[in-house]
Amino acid sequence: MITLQSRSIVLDPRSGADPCIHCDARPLSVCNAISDADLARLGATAIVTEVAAGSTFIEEAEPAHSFFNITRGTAKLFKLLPDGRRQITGFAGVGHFLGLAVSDTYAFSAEAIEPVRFCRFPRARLRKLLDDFPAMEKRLLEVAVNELVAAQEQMLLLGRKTARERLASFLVMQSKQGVACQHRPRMRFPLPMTRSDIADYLGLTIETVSRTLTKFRSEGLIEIPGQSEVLILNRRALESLAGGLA
Amino acid sequence: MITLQSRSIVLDPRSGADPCIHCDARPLSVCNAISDADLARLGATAIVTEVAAGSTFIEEAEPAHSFFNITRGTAKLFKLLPDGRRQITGFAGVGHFLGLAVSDTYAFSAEAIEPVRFCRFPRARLRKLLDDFPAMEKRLLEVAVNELVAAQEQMLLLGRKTARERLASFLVMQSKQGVACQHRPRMRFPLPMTRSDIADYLGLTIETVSRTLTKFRSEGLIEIPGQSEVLILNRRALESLAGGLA
DNA sequence: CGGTCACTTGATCGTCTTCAATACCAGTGG
DNA sequence: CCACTGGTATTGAAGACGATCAAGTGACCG
Repeated sequence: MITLQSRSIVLDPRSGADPCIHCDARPLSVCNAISDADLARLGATAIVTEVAAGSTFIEEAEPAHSFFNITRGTAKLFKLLPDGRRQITGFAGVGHFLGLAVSDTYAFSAEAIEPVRFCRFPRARLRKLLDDFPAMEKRLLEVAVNELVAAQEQMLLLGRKTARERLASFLVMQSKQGVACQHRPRMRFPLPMTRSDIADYLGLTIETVSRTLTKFRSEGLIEIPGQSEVLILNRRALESLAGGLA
Repeated sequence: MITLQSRSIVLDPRSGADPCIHCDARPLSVCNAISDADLARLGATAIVTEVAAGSTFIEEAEPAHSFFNITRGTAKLFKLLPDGRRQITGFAGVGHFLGLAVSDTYAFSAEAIEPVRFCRFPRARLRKLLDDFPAMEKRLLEVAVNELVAAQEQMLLLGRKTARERLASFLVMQSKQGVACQHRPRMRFPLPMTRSDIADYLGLTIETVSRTLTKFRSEGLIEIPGQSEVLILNRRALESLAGGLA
């Protein structure tokens, strides 16, 4: 059974058995803090939903009724100024947990950049779930701290790095995206976001992003087979640029 | 008894009764998650230390052996690039909890900008303490989420706001510093940090900070009685500037 | 006093932005 | 098959904001 709800599709969990036990995202997400035995309860709390690319499923300043756990696709998280200036604070991929809010409103908006599927947890019910599974709360703290560290790194980038350094940092970061720790970073990888998204993430303009990438190509640092794909040719150079050397 | 240890002074808890029960910082910190009865154990875990202004008591990339809870003074938290460029990621005042780290090393450095007193908790012992007091862990998650929200706001500032907007945001923020929620923000308040610190916090240079403050003064938005004191004359104008309007 | 340090102010410079034109690419329908 | 369209990316020229370089002021302190 499939239900249409505004522009999003809610997938009925009854269509399968416990939806969590075979979830692709579990090993990457907070849900792996819960044992197989207890997983059914988690599954009962989750509302699995799928939204199209371009759909905004979290709106800044709206009441924060739910938490989200992304199980497929990528979303961009951003804040806006009244005149439309936008800062993308991060990209949320598979396993990413969204919606941690202090006050009762979301601190940012989230928009799918590809088709996105997520588990939605009503706030109150997750609250109760966390009380019963302290391991999950511990995991959540870990996640929050991780994000905090990433945010500080991004502040360094936005406040003190040059355009070249920002792009280099971004490429190095993307090459490691979704790659398990022990694996080597990929040399060839997709960029699911547009130039405009990259610009708003790095605090630059589309033109500067485009020019800088072109420059990297002409310097033999990267290759750009398709507009949303990158091949790194000289990783060492990119990494030292990203780190602020030269 | 007072012990000298490198450039820091360790205050012996035995000098008083339980040091936590009368701690000025408690109502502002994570420690208020613990009941009076259990407070003694917290006190036994804490090592109260005092450091002078200018002393760096957390060094980025060093092994993260301890957590810190500031009970007096203010510290700046920052990251450096190899060539010395610096980004201050925040100022930590009374009640602020420091040292949450994912990996086993600190993600930033911390330097006292005034004499600072803090409680230091050895990592392993706090770990155990948290297992026994889940309320404190919950509180820690809250704190982390709060910081995350602040960090995202700062990314917006660093990535998309003009120098004027950054300074206005900074002044508005400082006017609310350490003021309880229901109280009105102060119109007159101190700036414990130097222009250089402000610059490194806002991603600007000292000169731009100085010029912009002078401009605000000439526009009748603020007054600067002493170099580390500010008086807000036109809060509305500052706030709308901070929000990106005009 | 001379010295240091933090801040202010002025003049010039450069990086990135802005404005504008062009190229590219996928999808659609004649 | 090809022209048309809308969105996205690239490239060029001019401009602005903030950085850099440099000099001057004021406070504090030995």
